[in-house]
Amino acid sequence: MEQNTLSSLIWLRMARFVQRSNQLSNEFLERYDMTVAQFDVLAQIHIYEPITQMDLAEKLTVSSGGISRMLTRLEKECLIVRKQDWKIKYISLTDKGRALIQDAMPEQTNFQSSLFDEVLDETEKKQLYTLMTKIQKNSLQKKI
Amino acid sequence: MEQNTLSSLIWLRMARFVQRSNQLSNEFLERYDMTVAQFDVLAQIHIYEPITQMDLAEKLTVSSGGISRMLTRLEKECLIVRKQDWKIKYISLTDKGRALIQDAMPEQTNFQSSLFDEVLDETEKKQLYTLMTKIQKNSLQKKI
DNA sequence: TTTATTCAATTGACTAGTAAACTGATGTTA
DNA sequence: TAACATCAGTTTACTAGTCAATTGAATAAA
Repeated sequence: MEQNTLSSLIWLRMARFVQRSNQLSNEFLERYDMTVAQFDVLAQIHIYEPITQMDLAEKLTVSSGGISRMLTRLEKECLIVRKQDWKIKYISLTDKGRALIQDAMPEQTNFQSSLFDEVLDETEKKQLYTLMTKIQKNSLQKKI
Repeated sequence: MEQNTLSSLIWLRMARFVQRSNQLSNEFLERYDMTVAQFDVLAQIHIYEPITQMDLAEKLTVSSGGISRMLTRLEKECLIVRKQDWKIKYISLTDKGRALIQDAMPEQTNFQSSLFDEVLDETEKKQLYTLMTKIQKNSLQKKI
């Protein structure tokens, strides 16, 4: 018992950090009347629009059911539109959605960055980015 | 726009990695008829029992409402007990809960570790642990 | 031309979290 | 002793995700 390998300690710290940073982001984004999940979706659409629901789900590491629900919410608030072409729906931002994300993006990016900038120097951040790239890529191709 | 600072790229990779690793853990833990959230709670109780709900919530970075629900579920499945003393409830594992977590722990820890062990060497893991410790500590004391 | 197949998207039933309002024992004060 | 304050825990109403079953448009086959 007490299998406190270095790896499992890293896992725990990372899981708690992400959870905590999502709580903080949600609190921060209240001023834009948005959650961090909604911000994340709008930001991806902003980069890749027009994009299919399937592709969006994959970029967000979310199921097709999950993306469907989320887009229904965002559509109801007139932040995005779904245009059906053949049997695929293409997602784009509305003017309102584009204005919102362009407004929120710099501040939210700043906030996210502060979580790292406050405690890491430039070299450490490069190190961390390299390490994260390796483990994230590995996790995407891993199967049970 | 396109504020792709190094820090915000790290944030994105970390968020996606944690999400993906939770999906994989849930799939893995199906064999024990458990979710990764339940595993996490049982593992913390195993280390700290007897522990109050408040303390448990803090260790798991979860709200008091969240821990209340989760413990109700685990109690219904006879994995934990709550003993009221004064106005505080102390949580402990039942024999069934202890058996389950002791059974699942080595395999789950192994699985978690493989996410890092497969792509990082010992030095890189030490680096990553040091960096994660810094940023997690910072996130816990950060306020909006 | 009708039937079957495919596959993106949706829906139903679930877990897991949040904030905010409420409950209920235990102390404190008038 | 009766009213009030405190504070852990619970509950309500919500967001956000999962899997599995279903829907529906387009294409292929009989």
